[in-house]
Amino acid sequence: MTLIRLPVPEEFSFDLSLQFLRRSPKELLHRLEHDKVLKLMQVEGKLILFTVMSGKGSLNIDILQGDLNPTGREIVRSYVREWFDLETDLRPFYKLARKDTLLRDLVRKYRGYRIIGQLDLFESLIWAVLGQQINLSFAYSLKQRFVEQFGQTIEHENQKHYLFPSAAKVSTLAPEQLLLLQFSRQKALYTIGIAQAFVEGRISKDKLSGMTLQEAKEELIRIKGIGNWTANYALMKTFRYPDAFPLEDAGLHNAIKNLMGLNSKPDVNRIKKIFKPYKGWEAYATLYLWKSLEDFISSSKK
DNA sequence: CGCCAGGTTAGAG
DNA sequence: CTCTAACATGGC
Repeated sequence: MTLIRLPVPEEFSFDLSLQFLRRSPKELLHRLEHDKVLKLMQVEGKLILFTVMSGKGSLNIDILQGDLNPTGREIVRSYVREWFDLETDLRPFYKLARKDTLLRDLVRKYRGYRIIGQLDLFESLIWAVLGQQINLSFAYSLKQRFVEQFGQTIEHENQKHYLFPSAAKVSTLAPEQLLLLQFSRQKALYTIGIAQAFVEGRISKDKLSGMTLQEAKEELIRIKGIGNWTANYALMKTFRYPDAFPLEDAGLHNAIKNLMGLNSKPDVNRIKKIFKPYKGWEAYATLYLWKSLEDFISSSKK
């Protein structure tokens, strides 16, 4: 049994992180148990199953299955640190938000909420494509079938744990195999095309790392199926650019509409104006605006 | 003939 | 450069 401790910043909420990870019961890429999360990942070619739970001023990682040498342990440690966004100092953002009526209450209510990463670029792009133009619930259904059908699995204590399907595997699929899962033809072609772009080395996380936001965005948008929204989403969740955010996102528009009591969705110029004070922190402003959607749904149901 | 969803593309104007 | 139809189906 291997235990790794990871110190956490003051402005960090493990509960809010778990809440996010609990968002859909159809999620197969991690499993939630009481107050901890189990995740399967590939480390130096080996499958490693670990848990993350909260400790005193730390996150504690426990390796449940798989052998790790010191290098491997370090890979898992930095993976979790990045996954839970422990590197970011949120204080400058909170300082800005306290001056803004739109976000003031939200950052107080959800203090310590951070961007849960999607560190695998391939996964991030495919997930964004699946979510294009459909409701989240259906997007999760598509993802569930996709992962069940094409992802690698292991069994641990009678439960299955899944890896996201590899680009190599997906690149060999015929569109019809995805149509069976209720992908639209368009989504099926995008999915396979993106996988082929990875296999052929036209795109990779390494290749984009170190680029400026603008450069990386342009690289991503070259790939069919990836537009501005998807590129920004990936740059936000995978590369953690704090200033990347999907300006045209429908959820974001609804959040602003609700919070400001507008009759219709805000236009692009209004959104740009709203984000102006958050230069360099747009991703976090977006995160908290998305979070506000839950409040609105639950209050409108009452 | 119900409208909108965490959009993107190709093609027209 | 901007605008629009087509895409496919679930959720409310």
